[in-house]
Amino acid sequence: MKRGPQRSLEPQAVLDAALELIDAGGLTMRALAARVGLTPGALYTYFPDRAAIVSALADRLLGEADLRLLEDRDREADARIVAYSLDLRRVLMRHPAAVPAILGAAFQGPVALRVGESLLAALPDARAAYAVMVYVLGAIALEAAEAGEGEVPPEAERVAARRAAFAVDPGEFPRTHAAAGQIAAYISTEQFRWGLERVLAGLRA
Amino acid sequence: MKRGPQRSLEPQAVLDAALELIDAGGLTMRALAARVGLTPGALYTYFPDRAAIVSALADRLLGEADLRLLEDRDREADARIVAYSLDLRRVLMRHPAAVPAILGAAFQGPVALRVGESLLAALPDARAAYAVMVYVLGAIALEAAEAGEGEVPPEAERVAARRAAFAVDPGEFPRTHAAAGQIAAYISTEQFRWGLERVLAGLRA
DNA sequence: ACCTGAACACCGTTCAAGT
DNA sequence: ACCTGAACACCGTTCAAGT
Repeated sequence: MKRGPQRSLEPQAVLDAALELIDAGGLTMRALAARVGLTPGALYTYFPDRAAIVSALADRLLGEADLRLLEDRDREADARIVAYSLDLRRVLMRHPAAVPAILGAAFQGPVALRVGESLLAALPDARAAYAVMVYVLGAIALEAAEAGEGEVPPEAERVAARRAAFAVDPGEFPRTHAAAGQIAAYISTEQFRWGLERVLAGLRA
Repeated sequence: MKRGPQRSLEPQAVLDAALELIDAGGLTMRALAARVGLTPGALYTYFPDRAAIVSALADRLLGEADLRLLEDRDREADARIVAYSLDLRRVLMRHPAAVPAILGAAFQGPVALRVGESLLAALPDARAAYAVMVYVLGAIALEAAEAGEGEVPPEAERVAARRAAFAVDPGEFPRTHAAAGQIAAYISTEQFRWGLERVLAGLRA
């Protein structure tokens, strides 16, 4: 048996609290310490700095999407890519305030490598695989920016709110005005899937 | 003639200084005030808060890309979209540290509306136009995250650095290992253009 | 209206000292 | 090794008072 002082928490418990705080709109070292019952300085025995916490959080969220959807050998490659991307979007849109931090962390953790390897199995042209990553992460980033922090309302509600808020001068922006209904639906699952399928079709051609 | 007290600076001068600070890696109200020769509190007569400065900066940077490239009637629509997107990428990659803030500001300013209207003229299907926006902004966001802050080195140098830094276990990640050379080139202009052309092809099909 | 000086309520990080 | 208490060097924003 080991002796001596022990951590009062697992690093995972610190990350749990960090995710709750980032969702609520303010991840600070002081708030995080208070949440887990420590002094701010004590956090630095768990993680070297705040950026390391954000990186660990990014990898953990990425790991919550179901990778088996991408690896399922019984389905066609593009269908697997679409299914996994939809699941990743579902996971990340539960934590919109964390998305910018995740984009910044640049997906370099251990889980990200596994996802990349599986994506290359489904789409062996590395350039094409990157284009898919760009579309998927770009779409999620734009939606997350729109959602802001806190609880994300149901999709239908968000689209309706966009429709109501979207009013431009028909004289100056005729096409934008005419397309307002479609523009409100940009953040819908249907638009995400349609765009991804079109992107994949272009890359396979 | 108007009388009374006058602003000692134009709001544009404040934004100039703000852009320099964000490029250098730290836009703070205090640093900004010092740069323009004011007290921090005085900035609040120019902009209501820090977020308003970032939004104004986003719209201003968007305005630096040459919209005529998108509107030029003598060229084919897709060629115009590619030319404008390349110019936008060039402008934003001069200020990589500003890109996350710009994504967050969600492109809602007056210039963004004009760009959207012109994009719809070139690509009337609003869903397709949004998919193009997603690809272009997503690609720029991922490249900017990689570049970090400060001066961005020439592209060839950045690709070489990525190639040197990129080493994964060939046993665990065979496809990633085999594609390392291509993965290093993800941030190249050629990859950006190739991906955009494939995306456009898929959307037109 | 514009600006200063000063304050309020915060930050991330470090570090001597304790166990 | 883990943690506290206290400090250091910062933040964004507000506001009475001056011009």
